[in-house]
Order: sequence, then C-alpha cells, then structure tokens
Amino acid sequence: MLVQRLGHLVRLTPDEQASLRLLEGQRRSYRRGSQILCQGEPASELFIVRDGWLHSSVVLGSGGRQILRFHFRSDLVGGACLAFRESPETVTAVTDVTVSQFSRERIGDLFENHPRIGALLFAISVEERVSLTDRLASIGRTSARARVSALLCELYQRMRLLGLIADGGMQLPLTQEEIGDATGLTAVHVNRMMRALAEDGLIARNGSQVRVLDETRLCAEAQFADRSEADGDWLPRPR
Amino acid sequence: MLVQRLGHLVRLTPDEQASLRLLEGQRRSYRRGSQILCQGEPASELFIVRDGWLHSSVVLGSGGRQILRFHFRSDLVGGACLAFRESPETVTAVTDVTVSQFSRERIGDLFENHPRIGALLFAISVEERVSLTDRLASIGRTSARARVSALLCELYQRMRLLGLIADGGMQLPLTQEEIGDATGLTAVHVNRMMRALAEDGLIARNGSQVRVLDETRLCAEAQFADRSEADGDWLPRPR
DNA sequence: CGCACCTTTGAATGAGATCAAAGATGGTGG
DNA sequence: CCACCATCTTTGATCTCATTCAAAGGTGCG
Repeated sequence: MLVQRLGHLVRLTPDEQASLRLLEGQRRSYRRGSQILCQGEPASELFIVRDGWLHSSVVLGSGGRQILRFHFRSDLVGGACLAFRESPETVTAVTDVTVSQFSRERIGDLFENHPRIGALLFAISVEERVSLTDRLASIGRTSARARVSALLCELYQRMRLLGLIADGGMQLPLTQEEIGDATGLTAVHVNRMMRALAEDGLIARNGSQVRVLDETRLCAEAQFADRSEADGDWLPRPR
Repeated sequence: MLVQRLGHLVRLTPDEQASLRLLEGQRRSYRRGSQILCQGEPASELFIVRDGWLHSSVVLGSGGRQILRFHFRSDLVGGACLAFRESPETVTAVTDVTVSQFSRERIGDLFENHPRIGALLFAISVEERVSLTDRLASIGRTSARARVSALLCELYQRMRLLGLIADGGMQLPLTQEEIGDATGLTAVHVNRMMRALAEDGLIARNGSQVRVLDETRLCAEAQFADRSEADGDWLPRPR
C-alpha cells in the first residue's frame, strides 16, 4: 500500500516495489483506544497503516493534549524514531486498526539500496510537514469555527483520495473531545461549532456520519489552502 | 556549515564532506525585510543560512500571518520545493542575511551518491517536524504566558547550540508583532506577557537583548519539552 | 532634527472556557 | 432480547483570558 502512495509521483521499478513490499510483512492489530507508541518511551519501530484510524498526539505536563495528525490507510507512522531515541509523541488507535510493523534499520536499507525511495520518503515527510504548518496557522490565527471547518476539509479531502467517501458522506469515528484536542478547542465549543455549521447548511450530521454539503463554502470559511500537486522532477534516477 | 550540522550524528567521510560543501557555492545576501521565497510562487531552489535570521510563515486570506519557524546559521530552508511546485510558505529575512543557494536537483544527486546523507537529511527533517509539533501543542493547549515562554526557551536553546549566547544574554532581533505571529497572539498581549516575565524575574530585557535569568523556571512555565539526543544507529553505511 | 516604527499602557469588548446538568447512544452482560 | 451503565452529545449560565481600540512614550535611522 506504501507502493501506491509512493507510486503517485513516479513509476516505481519492480525492484523498488518488491523492496517496499518487504516492509509490509509483520502485521499486527490493535483495539480502538490502545496506544501503539507512547511518548517518552524508547521506540525503534515504524508502522504502515493498513486499516483503521490512528492519531499521534503530544501530552503536556498540565494534562492538555494536542492531536497532531490523524493517520489513515497507507500512512507511515512513527518516523520520529529516526531522529529520537525516545518517542516524542503518543500514537493511539482511534478505531480498531491493522498495521504493518518494521524496524527502522529497514529504512536505512531502503536509503542505501534505493536512493529514489529515500528521496520519495523525504518528499512525503515534507508534505506532512506542510500539512502540519497549515494546521498551525489554522490554530494560531483563525476562529473556532474556521478551525473546525479546516479539520473537516482536511479529513474530507484525504479520505476522498483514499476512496473512502460515499456520496458526500464520510464516517468520522471521532468524539468531539478528540476534535477539540486536534483543533485546540474544548469539546463543548466544538459541539457548538458543529451545530452552527450544520444549521448554516455547510454540513449534515447523522451519528458519526458527516456529509459535506457545500465544500466550496466550507473551504472558504476554513481558509483552507488546497496545496498544488507534487512534482518529482528532482528525484534521482531509479537504481 | 551543513557539514557541522549533519556531522553531529555521525563522522562524515571526506567524500561526503566534499559533496556537502559543493552546495555552499552560490552565495547571496538579502536585506532585512526582503522576501527570499514567496507563498504561491514557483520555487525550485533551497537555501542554507550562513548568517542572520530568517523566518518562514504562512499568510491567511484574512490577512493573519503565522510564523512557522525561525531559521539560523546552518539551517536548511525551502525544502518544501521538494514536494510542491509552488511554495506553500513565505521566507523572509528578519535581519540582513547571507545564504547559500542551490537547486533542488543537487538534493537528488546527494540521495543518489551519498545515501547516508539522504538519510541524515531525512533525520533533520524529522527533528524540525517535532519542533513544529511542540509549537503546535504550545499554541493549541497553553496560555499566552506559556507560549511566549516556550518561544523564548526554543530560541535560547537553539542559539546556545550555535554558540550565540553571551553570558546568558541573547540578541532577539524580533518585534513584538513577530513574536505574536509566531505564538498566535497579538503584539499588545505579547508586550504584557514579556513585561510580566521580566517582573517575575524570569528574564531581563534591554532593548533587543534578552537575558534568561531562570531557565529552569522558564522551561517549566512553558511546559517546554527538552527533546532527547538524536541517534544514528539506523543509518546506512557511508559510501 | 524629524519621521517612521516600535513599545507601553489603559479601558472596553468579545470569543471561547468553565461549570453544571439533562438527553442520547451504544456496547455488554445477564 | 433487554436492561443497564459508561460514554458521548447537547444546552444553558457565567466567567476569564486575550483581543480590540486608542493614545501616549521611546528609539533609531536618514
């Protein structure tokens, strides 16, 4: 599945594809709510999401929690172990999940044997960094309503890329508290904002199902930046 | 200077060092206030800071600006062009600066010829990502006072690593508006927080000079996470 | 010296937090 | 299959931190 993700930018050679598939051997499942990685504990394994949702978060001394990113199918999780001995973040299963697990030395092998894959991994990491900076701008500089809208836009567009949207509706397995932790708001205020968005006809809710009724307006309110396509001209030749 | 930065984790081979130094040929200077990269415009060049401060920021439709990160000597700037045709962020000179400039194809070459350097670049990118997530948690989940403290802690520790601290004092060439744009606050409120920190004996100010009087307490108030040392065990062999 | 920009301070306002409690939902075990 | 309990959502009232607006000092540069 990482094959598809990286293959977005370039056509991978059979050899590259085979090496990537090697990463996806060891498969594990976790129950919703379980912690796959824990802030402050040693970590040297990475994960590729096969199925389900996870999120990574940082917990502050005061008890506050900031959710950094939600992870879906084909996302690479736990990359922090490539720069830190102890995990700087906690990774939690939002739903029941299945992941592929492998040790960070495999990443070193990839860089060595398939420089272009290394470069692609770098490009993906840059993409996620930009996604983080967009969130930062959203939380730092926009209203509660815009922040909730922005999160919905982000999730909606990412799920659409994965083909997880059925006629405008997406399954959001998140509590309002989790949405609050992702947007820097309280659960109570998230509730009010969601209700307001629904009343204004931007979205419709039905249990955990959310339909985006007016994506254009939602993106506008969110000040959501739709990032241009990636571009692999700079990549080294495949080996 | 990138040599020193990457050489932190491992001992670079002479060959690796030479290749890195090739990046630092083309040198350019910019006046304080000038924009080196501009959000939305095509970009395919990267920069290494030689001297001076820059920051990268995102500007929102409403006019709000979020400063994402300050860049010092030996920082690599503009990596976003490795994943996006158009720059997702603006890079501005905070002071007069000198940078080395090179095209993104050079990065491709590095990945190809020196896999370990590719991996090191990846590790650095992970480090900066974590720094961003710490900022995100700070802005999303802590008080104004803590946010300002956290920014001061971050800058203080980074400058110390670069040897830019003279007996507890650092030169902060930032306006309070810039500090506000970095912390998600208004300039007015930044002013009040700085004053409060000074009154409480955590810092002392004198023009643009800031001395940290009680680093322990400042870090505690900031809920500042001092990240553990990096670790290069997973890196591929040098070529 | 004078102008532009920055810092400082005060007062009024407002967005979002907090506190509290009443519905809704869904998973589990009897 | 149903009842119960935990968890989540919804709503109202109040409070607080940060913003906004305004104007008076500072600072440094041309």
